[in-house]
Amino acid sequence: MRGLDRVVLFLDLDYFFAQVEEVENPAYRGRPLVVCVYSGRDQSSGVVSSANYEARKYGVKAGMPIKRAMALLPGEAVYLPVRLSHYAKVSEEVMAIAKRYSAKMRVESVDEAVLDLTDAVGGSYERAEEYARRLKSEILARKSLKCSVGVAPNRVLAKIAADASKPDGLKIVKPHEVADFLTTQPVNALPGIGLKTRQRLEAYGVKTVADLQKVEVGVLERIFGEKKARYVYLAARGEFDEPIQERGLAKQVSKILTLKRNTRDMADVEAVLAACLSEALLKLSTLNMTASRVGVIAITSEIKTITKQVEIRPQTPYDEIMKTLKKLLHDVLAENPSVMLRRVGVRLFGLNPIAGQSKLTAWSD
DNA sequence: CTCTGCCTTAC
DNA sequence: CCAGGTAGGCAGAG
Repeated sequence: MRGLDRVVLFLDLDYFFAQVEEVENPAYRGRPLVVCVYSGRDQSSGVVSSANYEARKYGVKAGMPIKRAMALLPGEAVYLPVRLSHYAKVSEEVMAIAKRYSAKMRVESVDEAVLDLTDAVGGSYERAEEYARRLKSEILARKSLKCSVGVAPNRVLAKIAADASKPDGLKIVKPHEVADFLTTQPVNALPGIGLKTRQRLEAYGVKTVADLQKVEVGVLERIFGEKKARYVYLAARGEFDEPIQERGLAKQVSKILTLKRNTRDMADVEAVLAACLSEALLKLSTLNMTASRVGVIAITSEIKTITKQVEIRPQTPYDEIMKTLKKLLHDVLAENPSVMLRRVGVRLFGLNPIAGQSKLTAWSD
């Protein structure tokens, strides 16, 4: 089989936010622990961001309303507010450890990274397994954090392997094992296939990756459109491959907040919108970037998203952007006369670096 | 090309 | 009844 000559490692930190809290507060260990995003509407409004395995045993998972988690969990459960910037710091420390295993690394998110080990291990899966074990034990020794690692011929396969090995797992899928490994997976094991896509495929009787392999490209294109069809077609065969490159610069920055109560009164919303803009501009300046577009995000009482955006001059002063945002939100309300707003936010697009500090790295293969 | 909405990723 | 915050990619309409 062609295209299976690389060695890619996918690193995934287990139940990351909740695990960080466990590690830093040993008294919590062994108890159900839930990291929450409180929305501030009342004492317990908001959603679960991360839950440890003790909490998951009771059916608690990310995205669930906190109130439901509280109904499911026994009295000794621990509820903590999310500390995003702290997890980001811990994440950076872990990523710095991982980076030493290969310079060809991409940080996928706060708790995931993918490394191309091909050169580092000379294409050997035996050596790659040794690397993976060492990485896991180094992260455990230095940060007390458990993680799951997948090693396979490309990023997609390595991620599926890591997912399949959770928690505290290690799964190696060698080139000759790819076909068997893939066919037994459900379609939603493929990254990029979530709830909606899984349901659409199920309507065609497609449940497993083996089923998916039998669907013709033309049919996939009708279901998904061109780009995604191509991805799905290749991923289902273990053949979707792309070089591991460092993340580029941010393309957008946003800040959304939940309103105290549902409303369509501009006076209620202005202060929140202003706070969102301040935060978003602060992030922008931290990144040393300018924005050429600004938009409002409105989330209705029915949890439907409505957005509106417009072009601005880079470096447009705060007051002027604020005026623009108010107009945009006013238009949203005028065009949707029956909606009540639940959350509002600000998004800055068209980002460009201010100085000549192009931190883009590429590898000449 | 611009604009908007949808989907995904789960933490 | 309950539903946070974030970034990126893409499709489709105009």
